[in-house]
Amino acid sequence: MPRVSQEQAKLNRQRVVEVAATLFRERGLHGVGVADIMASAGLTHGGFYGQFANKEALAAEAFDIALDEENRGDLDTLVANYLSLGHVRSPGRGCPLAALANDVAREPPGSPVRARFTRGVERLAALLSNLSPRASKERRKQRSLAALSTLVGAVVLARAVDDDALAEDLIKAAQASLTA
Amino acid sequence: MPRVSQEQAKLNRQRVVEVAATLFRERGLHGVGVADIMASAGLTHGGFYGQFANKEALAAEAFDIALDEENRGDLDTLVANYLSLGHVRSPGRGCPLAALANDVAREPPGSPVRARFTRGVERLAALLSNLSPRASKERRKQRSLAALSTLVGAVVLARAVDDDALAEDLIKAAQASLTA
DNA sequence: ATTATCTATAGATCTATAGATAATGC
DNA sequence: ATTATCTATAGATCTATAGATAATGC
Repeated sequence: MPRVSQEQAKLNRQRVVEVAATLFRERGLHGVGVADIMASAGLTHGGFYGQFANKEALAAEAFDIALDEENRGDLDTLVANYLSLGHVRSPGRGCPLAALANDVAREPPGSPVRARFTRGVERLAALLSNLSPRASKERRKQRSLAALSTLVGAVVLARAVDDDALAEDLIKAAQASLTA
Repeated sequence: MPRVSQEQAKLNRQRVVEVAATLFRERGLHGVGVADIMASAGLTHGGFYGQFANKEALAAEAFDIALDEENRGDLDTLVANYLSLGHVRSPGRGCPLAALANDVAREPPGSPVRARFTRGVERLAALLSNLSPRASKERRKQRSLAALSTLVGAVVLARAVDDDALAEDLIKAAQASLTA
């Protein structure tokens, strides 16, 4: 019922995107509804369509801000944070590639989130290419893609497993593999 | 309307599980409904609950048969098949770990599919431990878990990416990483 | 007057169940 | 008579839209 200022509306819109970025990563692109997201942002369902074209457009924006949260700090802390039990336990604040890879793979080709996902892979791979600073450009790209696969695979498996010790083993094994 | 023999009913039940194993891997645990699965098996919705307790029980059975299809042949062909564009393009016939990791991670702890997933990780890791036959037992387990993470990560990323060349680069990079 | 938000609802879709139907197998 | 399968439906839930409400900002 209350109408707020344009300034406040912009803040509300931003909060919707942030809440969505968390909920999508936690529950998947189809595991949370627009009404859920709006309620979590303290708004009601109907207001959504004044701010966003549809759920897909929100998902694309949410993916972007989740990705932007990721590349801060240097390479070593990135890898250390990625391969941590904190990251495994908090998908809502973690890497959207690890949280949503299966979901995005089921989206149709050309979908907005697929494009974002692709850029995310390229961006993270570029950051990881400094893991082998002395190799050729070609070789560095290859190494960085393999390293990214190991990072994502370890986190994705550790989250799905029903055994904390095995989850920790997966993380530690990936650490050892990348620092070898 | 037609009632079939017990023998035929058993075959029908098995077909439901096989169809489910494919559809779950393609569309995710919540991306396909019981009615869809039954229709794909040539049966109607209502008949489902005479054969299965509920959708969750079917998912657990489907996960098991998907996993059983996986360990046939030797280690090298397993890895070669895993890291192939055919595997990337056909999740419905591929590894259930790669196809359903995100979905399973969102299931509650103690859920039947989580237990199956955990056994699947252990089983595949055991197969992969022969990648480093000369290392200590401890080290072999560590290597095999890292190798499994690389396999799963590469396939999962290759499927989500919107760029065939990048998908192929991810697969090739993982191959190079594992045969180094 | 404009518009951010809310209420209410249409139209799909999903899991699960109850009861009917009709062929099997004692 | 038993039971595998089908029809029909209850009860949730989800995306999207239409129209009402009320505060902002010209």
